[in-house]
Amino acid sequence: MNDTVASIDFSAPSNEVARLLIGVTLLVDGVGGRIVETEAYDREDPASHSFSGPTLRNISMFGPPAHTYVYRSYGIHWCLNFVCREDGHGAGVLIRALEPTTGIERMQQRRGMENPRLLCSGPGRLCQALGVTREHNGMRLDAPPFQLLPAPKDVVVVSGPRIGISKAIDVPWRFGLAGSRFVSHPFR
DNA sequence: CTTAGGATCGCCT
DNA sequence: GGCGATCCTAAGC
Repeated sequence: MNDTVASIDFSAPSNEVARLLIGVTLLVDGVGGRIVETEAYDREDPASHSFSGPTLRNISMFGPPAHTYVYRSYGIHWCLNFVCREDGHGAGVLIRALEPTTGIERMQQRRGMENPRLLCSGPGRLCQALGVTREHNGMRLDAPPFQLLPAPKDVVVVSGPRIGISKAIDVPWRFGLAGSRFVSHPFR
């Protein structure tokens, strides 16, 4: 398959892909919004699930780029990643927050709340809002139910340390849309 | 605004 | 048995 989806080359390093994904619109079965927050993870990265090699859980990270890696977090939530680099490398980008734009009623139903600011502001929240589960693991991003629409040209991206990890906490591989109020935590 | 605890499961030592 | 790439609620400042 082509590694380029929504004008993004997923064979690039994860920190580049993570930055380029800001502003891209992500839809799952026609429901979603603009990506406003991402985090990059790589094989040579103590904070990454791929750091210690392939397991049953992370095997999708070692598959082809421009596919998904979906994992269960804290036994409760689902989290969505986009695989990048070459097939077998073990790099990915965690999708951390969306600005809801499409199918807001559906997302409100799934989340059991109204406030648009809280629908997709966090990796677990956005998977619940978009209905992403284990069944979406390993799927390609250039075919249904996934849909990626290119970002506008004028996006301004900010970066900082990643959230909720205990290793490599000083690596600035969290990226956000400048000024967005839909990020999961403010950037300083 | 910040902090703390509980829910709950798969992988690790 | 321990510990997360989390979230929610409650309580304190």
